[in-house]
Amino acid sequence: MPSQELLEEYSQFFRLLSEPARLQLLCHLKQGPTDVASLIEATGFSQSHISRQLGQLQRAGLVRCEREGTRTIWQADGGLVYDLCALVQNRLKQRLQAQLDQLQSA
Amino acid sequence: MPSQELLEEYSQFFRLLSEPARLQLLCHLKQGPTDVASLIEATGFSQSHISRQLGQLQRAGLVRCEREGTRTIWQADGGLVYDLCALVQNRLKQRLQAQLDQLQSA
DNA sequence: AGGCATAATGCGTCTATCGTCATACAGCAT
DNA sequence: ATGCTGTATGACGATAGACGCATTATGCCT
Repeated sequence: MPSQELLEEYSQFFRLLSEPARLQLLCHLKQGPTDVASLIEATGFSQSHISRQLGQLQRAGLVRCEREGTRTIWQADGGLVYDLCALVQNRLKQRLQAQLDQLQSA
Repeated sequence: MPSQELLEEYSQFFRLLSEPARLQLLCHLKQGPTDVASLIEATGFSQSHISRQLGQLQRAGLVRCEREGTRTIWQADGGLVYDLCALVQNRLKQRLQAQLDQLQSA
């Protein structure tokens, strides 16, 4: 039985991934290092919003950035998120397949 | 690049795990099938709260229940959550270890 | 049927977080 | 120094969701 604090840590981490906006940013960054202007362009979010979300992801160690003059280039840090998403995707597929099978046999 | 809808699905799933209360329930259920009274006893949450959280988990297919008269016995359905938690735990360990190393070398 | 257990749901409150606007900050030009 | 560009942050309204209380529904008993 994990401690209360550990559960808190887990939940905080999962909370980071519970926002489509952040997942979307992570997906874009998976393509390679990107500057903020491109992220704004790609997502349609406001500059301040993106800055905040990237800040959260950075504090969690999921992304990191390097300054290039006034620009900031962001990139994903580690592939854990994609592994997690892959697992969840598998689950989704299984569930949908199961529903499908049930319809077939009915 | 995953579609908007898929990202939405992912985030909804992760949101389920973003609440310590639900993780706690899942952990208790991992020990084996349990009735609601025990969950109330173990967590201190109100009956209505537990009922709602279990409902959410059930709709996501993470738990299932069987009626025994008026009682309801709940159990975890699949080990995905524990796999996910294990991955996150690994990550936590690595991050802490890295911080430790940095302190050592300083 | 009525009474007694347990589980589910309507409703209200409260807190947290999203997302925007406006503003402040940092670094590069001339 | 003064613009100019790009980024971070304070303030705020809006919304979502946790959590409890009170109530209702459901199933067992005699």
